Amino acid sequence: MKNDMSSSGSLPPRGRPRSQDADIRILKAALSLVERVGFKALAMEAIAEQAGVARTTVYRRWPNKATLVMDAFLSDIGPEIEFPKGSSPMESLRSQMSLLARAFRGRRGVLVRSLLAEAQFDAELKKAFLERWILKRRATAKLVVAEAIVAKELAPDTDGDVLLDALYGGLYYWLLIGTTPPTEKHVQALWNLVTKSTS
Amino acid sequence: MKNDMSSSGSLPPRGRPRSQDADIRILKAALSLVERVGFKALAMEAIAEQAGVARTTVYRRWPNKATLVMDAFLSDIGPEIEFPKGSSPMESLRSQMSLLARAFRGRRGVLVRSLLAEAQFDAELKKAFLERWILKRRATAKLVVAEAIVAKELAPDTDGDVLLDALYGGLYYWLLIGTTPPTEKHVQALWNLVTKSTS
Amino acid sequence: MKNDMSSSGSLPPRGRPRSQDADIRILKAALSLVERVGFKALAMEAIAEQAGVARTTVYRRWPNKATLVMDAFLSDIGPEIEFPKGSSPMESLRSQMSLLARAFRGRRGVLVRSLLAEAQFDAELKKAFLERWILKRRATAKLVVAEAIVAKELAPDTDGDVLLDALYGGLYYWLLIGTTPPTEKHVQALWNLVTKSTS
Amino acid sequence: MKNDMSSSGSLPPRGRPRSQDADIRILKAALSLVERVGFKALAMEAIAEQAGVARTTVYRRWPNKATLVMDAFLSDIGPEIEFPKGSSPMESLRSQMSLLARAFRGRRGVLVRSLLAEAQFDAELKKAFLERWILKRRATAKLVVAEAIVAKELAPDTDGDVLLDALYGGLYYWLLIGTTPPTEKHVQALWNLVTKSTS
DNA sequence: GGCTAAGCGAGACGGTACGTCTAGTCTTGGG
DNA sequence: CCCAAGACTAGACGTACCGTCTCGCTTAGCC
Repeated sequence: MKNDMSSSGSLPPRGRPRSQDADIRILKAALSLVERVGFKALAMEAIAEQAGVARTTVYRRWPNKATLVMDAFLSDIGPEIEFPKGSSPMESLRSQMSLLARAFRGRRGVLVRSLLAEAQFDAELKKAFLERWILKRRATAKLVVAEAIVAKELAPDTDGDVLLDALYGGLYYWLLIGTTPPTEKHVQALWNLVTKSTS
Repeated sequence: MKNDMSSSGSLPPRGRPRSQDADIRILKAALSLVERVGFKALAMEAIAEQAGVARTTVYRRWPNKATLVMDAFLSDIGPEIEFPKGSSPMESLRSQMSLLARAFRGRRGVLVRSLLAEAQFDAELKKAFLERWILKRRATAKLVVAEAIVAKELAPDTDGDVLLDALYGGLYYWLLIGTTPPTEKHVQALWNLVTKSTS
Repeated sequence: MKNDMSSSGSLPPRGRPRSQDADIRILKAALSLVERVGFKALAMEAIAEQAGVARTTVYRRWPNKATLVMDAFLSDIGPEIEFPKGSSPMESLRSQMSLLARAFRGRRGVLVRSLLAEAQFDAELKKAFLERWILKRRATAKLVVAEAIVAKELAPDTDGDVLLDALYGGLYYWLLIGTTPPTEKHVQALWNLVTKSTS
Repeated sequence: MKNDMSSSGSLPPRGRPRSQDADIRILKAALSLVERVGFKALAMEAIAEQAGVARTTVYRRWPNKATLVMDAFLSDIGPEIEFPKGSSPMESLRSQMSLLARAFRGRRGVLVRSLLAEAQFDAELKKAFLERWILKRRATAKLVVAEAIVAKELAPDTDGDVLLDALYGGLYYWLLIGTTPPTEKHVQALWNLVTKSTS
């Protein structure tokens, strides 16, 4: 998460305002570089240079590489992984998983893997990753599960969290450990196995 | 995997033999340090020093930090996560998951997380992690699943890989993302959900 | 020398006038800081802060650290090093050297040393130091020397510049190189040696 | 003064020995750069680059810019400022002053000025400058003065230190403050003035 | 009272050098 | 051929100042 010195909701901004343009250019540079050279080889220097910005400007806004890439990732990934308004709750859930898997297959896969990996070494980043990425989606997912129960698509005693752990856990497991990205077929098989019982 | 320059099984060793003691001391040092300061802050220099060994001696045996820690990890984790000869195949599977979760709760959790994380940035390590850790266990697990099918504990069309992805995927997911290590209760809930259908 | 944008003596001042108070506060801050931390570690930022003034306000008035400290020094050192109206020209000269040495022993020593040192790296400062400090005093000194010649205290062919170089050169030499500040005794010995011949 | 870890006079050297060649290349680079760009603009980075050496190698041997340049200076200045075996002690002294003035007129002038200036901000450098440059020469100079007294060229009560302060002080004064380097004529005049009396 | 101009506090900005750190390699002497 | 020691190249790191700039606001003289 970006440095944001503004003490909540009050006093007018003082001093020269930060260039919004720089923000965008830095995020773009970070994104393109992390995709090209990977997270490890990504140097702050290189980001600054590509963004046409002084190194200090980057450090003024983000305390480290990880949070910068995190922001870049979130600013990049858009509504393509939203829960589609499907015919039924379960259908919506299933197709969101497919969308996520598709995103993982693309350049976003590298980003998620990098961030999740880096988060293992950085408590703050882990928190950010959890709250800003995982939990945000899970909140919606649990609503969908609740709807599914109401619609009798799921057994009334279904534990949403556990169900989602099995489904998404399997997906992330593949992302991190598999030799190939998760295909649509994988998602299908996983979905079938896990939901067979709960219907 | 350790460097082993000896061309397979032929000519007798020349020159001074490598100190076996050094190996042990290096692995121990690596282990204790990675637990103390974490993988990122772990410096080869520090390992060598704590092992009372020159840096070159470490590099002569392991090409880099990751494979060294990998070896240290594997040398440390013993039969405590073997599949127990239980009353039934499914029972054996279930209790192995519990053992694994327990290991994750201890200091081994940090190691697995570190290695899996680092593997995202290092193709060779990823391969090593997959082959020497994940697949080794999965091979056995799939045999157990096959036995379970024979014993009619599982439906005959059960796909072992998918089943194990759901089970272990859920577990690793928790390890990496959860704010607390996976408890026995989690394992139970996950097991129940996933196996309810397949019986 | 301070920035003074006002084109000589004409058009009335426009806009908000500069705070005179700020000037004083800045000079004071510079003085106290340079004595505390030395010239090298003296940051414009710190001066501004201690003066309770924005950094731009400092830069609006002085182009750089050196000239600011130069002004601070000159504003600080007062009539205590003026040529005393003594009983005779030579006596006046001698006692002024003593006064200067005494000033060098105090906090002014650090300032002169810093400025003279910095001047070696900065042509403009060197010029300023020469004109505003050295030559100002030397002009008077040469008049005194002339009087001394008239009074037959000095040989008629005495070269004032060379005489003063020997006297003040010896003093500055001590200031810069000596391990202790120049004592009254030093000044005496130097004076005696140099003037013995010229009488 | 260079870093020299060797504990006095014992144990054989361990580890890879430092490249003597690097020493030479670094000193040469420092010298040529300081003459080209001046002390202030002289960057360690640039020295390392020009010497074809890693930056760490420079820092391993010299703790900072000043001591490095000090060593470069001393390694550069050779016997050209030795006291010449002249016809008489006073003659020897006089001509050494001329030699020194000549050196000051050349590229060495910049170096001495830079070092003496920097020494005002750095106690260690000041000590080094004093001991390794000033005092070394003064020791010899005082011997010469003593000889001169024996030879009745100087009054028997002459204080060598004060005499040398007046002579060399005047010279350094010119070097630091003058707008032109000290000419032979200056040296002559100074010499005549100071020594007229003491004969 | 509104207009113009400059001062002012605050802080962003481009830039540059710093000195440190770690990785992984190389070069000694000695076993 | 191993080992300890430590020099070496390479390169990123995060920090510290510098001197400039860009805001919104204030303080003056002038029409």
